[in-house]
Amino acid sequence: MEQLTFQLLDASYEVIGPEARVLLWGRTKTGERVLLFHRGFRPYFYIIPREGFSLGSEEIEQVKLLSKPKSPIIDVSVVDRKFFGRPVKALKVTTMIPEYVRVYREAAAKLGFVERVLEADIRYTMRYLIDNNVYPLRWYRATVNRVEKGGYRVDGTYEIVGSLEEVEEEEISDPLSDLRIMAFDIEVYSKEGSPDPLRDNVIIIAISTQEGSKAIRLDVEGSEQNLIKAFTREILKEDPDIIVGYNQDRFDWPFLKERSSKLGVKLDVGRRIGAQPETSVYGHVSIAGRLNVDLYNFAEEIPGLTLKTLEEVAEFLGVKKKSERVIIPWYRIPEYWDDPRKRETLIRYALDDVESTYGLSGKFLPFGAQLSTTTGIPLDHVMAASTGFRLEWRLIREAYKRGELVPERVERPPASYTGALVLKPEPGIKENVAVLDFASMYPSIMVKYNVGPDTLVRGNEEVSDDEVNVAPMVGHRFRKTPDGFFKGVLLRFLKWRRDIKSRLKRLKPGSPEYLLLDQRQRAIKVLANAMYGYMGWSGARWYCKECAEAVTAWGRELILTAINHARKLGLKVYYGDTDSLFVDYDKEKVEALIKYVEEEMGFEIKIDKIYKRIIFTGAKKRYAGLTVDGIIDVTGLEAVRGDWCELAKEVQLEVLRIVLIKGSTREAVDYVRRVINDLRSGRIPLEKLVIWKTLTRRPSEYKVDGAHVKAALILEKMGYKVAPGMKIGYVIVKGHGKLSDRAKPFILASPDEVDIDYYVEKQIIPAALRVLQVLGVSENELKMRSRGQRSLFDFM
DNA sequence: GCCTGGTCTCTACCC
DNA sequence: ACGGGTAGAGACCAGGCG
Repeated sequence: MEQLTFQLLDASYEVIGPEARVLLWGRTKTGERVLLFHRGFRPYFYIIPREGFSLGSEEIEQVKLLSKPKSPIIDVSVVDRKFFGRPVKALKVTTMIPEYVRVYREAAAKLGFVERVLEADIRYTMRYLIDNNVYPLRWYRATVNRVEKGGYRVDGTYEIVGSLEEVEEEEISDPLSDLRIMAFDIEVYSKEGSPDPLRDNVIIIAISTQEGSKAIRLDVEGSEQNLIKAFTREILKEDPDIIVGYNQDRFDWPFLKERSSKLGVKLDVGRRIGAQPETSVYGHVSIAGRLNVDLYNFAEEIPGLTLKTLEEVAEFLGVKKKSERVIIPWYRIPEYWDDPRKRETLIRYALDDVESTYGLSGKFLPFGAQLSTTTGIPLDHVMAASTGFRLEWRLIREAYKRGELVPERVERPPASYTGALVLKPEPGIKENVAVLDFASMYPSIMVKYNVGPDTLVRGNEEVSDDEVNVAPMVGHRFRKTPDGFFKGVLLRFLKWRRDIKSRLKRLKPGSPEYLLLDQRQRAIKVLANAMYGYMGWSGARWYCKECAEAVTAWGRELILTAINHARKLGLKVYYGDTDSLFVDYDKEKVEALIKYVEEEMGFEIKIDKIYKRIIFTGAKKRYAGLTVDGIIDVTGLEAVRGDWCELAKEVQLEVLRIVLIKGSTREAVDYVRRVINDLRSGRIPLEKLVIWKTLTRRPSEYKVDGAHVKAALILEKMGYKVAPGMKIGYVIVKGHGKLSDRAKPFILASPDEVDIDYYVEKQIIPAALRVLQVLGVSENELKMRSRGQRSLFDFM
């Protein structure tokens, strides 16, 4: 027996003979990669009896009778738990093999005394992690015996024979330090249409590690079999803990898998010998003993960046400048490969891509690691999981700690309810405007009024008025005591975050420890802020429409009360959305308003921003302001939308700059006229005219075919695969008929066929006018030529 | 058959 | 595969007109 200290990287399980054993993949402080087997943890689930049935020996016998020899029911016992806050007696049914939980769940549900079956849908590995309070990427000390088990690519295999305890964080340590990370990216030769693994070759596999990057090439390796074997060798040699890529779950791995099986080579890259990458139902690819992380999942969450290509994201995050690298559009890869003079450029492109990917891992993994250690979901899955599931796994852990049973996942139709309040602003320019924000409005409401599925008074239950908080407008009631599950969880999140923030105060901003803790408090904030939306999500285990509805009702009441008080103070309110108020920046009155909200209403509110000048278009959610720091903030307007061409967005931003900084309408009008003139004279590159729109379904599934759908259909006909989620770039070309029939994928279009009139009338002018009409400028004024551009025709 | 206005569909945004 | 509120463009369609 010995003590082994290790960091948990991933967990999985195997069934050996009659039982399952958990596999904990880890690494030690001295850099060994280890595998710990833990036997004896048994899968189980709960049975809740119908009303009027007590749980006695008869019921237990009925359950025991379901037992099958392959995985017998080894225990049925009566336990005390809570369900939606109420004490319940439940039967805990334990078996041997995880797959049998499903078998017994179905059989048990048919028994007469059974009301419902719970927690049968929590997978075995997660069950183990939850019950043992074990989190990925944290450090543990286990009592183990060294065992000799072949078949795994690790430095040591152990059997856990005693305790397994978390090693408390003495100093703040980076969970990613000394982990080996490898990025990879493949290039495929596809002359016509999208790459097809049955037809097309992999020509380059680029890899990148801390040591640098290299390209494995088909021309050097001689055959594709050798290429893939060389790649496999590289992985086994570097032995990465984390493999990162950009969209590799949907492209690189599936392609390599199919290609390998066609070529008869093994893609044996995991830490279990013979294990190939496996695609799960959600499309995530798992590799035994390694964390395969698709960074595209994280890139998708970046706001303010519409085109999420690797190049754009790397540029945006300062990982690699577009100007300092090679960019080859995917449809020109064959051309670069075939031309011996261009081939090295293609190699450089592949290396630039894989280096960008490696660089992105530095940007995304630290936050991902914190999400993993806070939610308990392994890193590879947490990156791919939606916000709702990230929160839900944390809630499941919280429920376990409180003896609360986890509600089953049931399919319900979505049900909508009234949300937030948005004021309609008057069009016009205002000076010195302060934006006040309620701090964490929805979580605060939930805490203050004890909102949650277990505190909600359902139906016509008799509860006296002073025992409940009653939501305005909708009338839903919530017990004031005791603290509900959601309030408890929120308070825990808030305290957790407060503690981190006070630790942060003692650290040097910018130091590794600071950045680490900052990521952790961000991860917790994400969870806290997701609680409201989670309650309104019909797929949630703890779904509670009334709760969500009550929260928004209280929110509307809050902002209305604040507006009324502002007006009472003589403070002009220009605009407001959900939890924000745009008011005249009269220091004393603003301070009085803040004091009122905090002291009389009991909510925190703060000045978020001050605009020197702000322009409201008259529409909700569409305005732009110049902050006191000289920054132009654009909200909702075309300039920040991804579905307008670059030129239109650029024009609008420049118009805003001229109007807000220089205050000159005249100059802005002249500027727009000049751009229109440039466009008509062919001085604008085609790329600035491309319109990008996301395909949200397969082209055939649309009721109404928009331009991007028609463009996608053209691509499809040419053999390109188009799939939901893809952005389609198109331009409008000259011709007759519906606009959508004049959409052409930009990769097929040439500058001379572009319909300039469309861009003038439907892109540049509307974008510019959105701002300028506020200042009284008409469409015709924009269409007139500016001074110095008039020709004889203007006078005729 | 063509024009017009109202409605529906679609996308992307805000908070 | 977390919520509702919103703007705006273009497709679609019914009804009026001649």
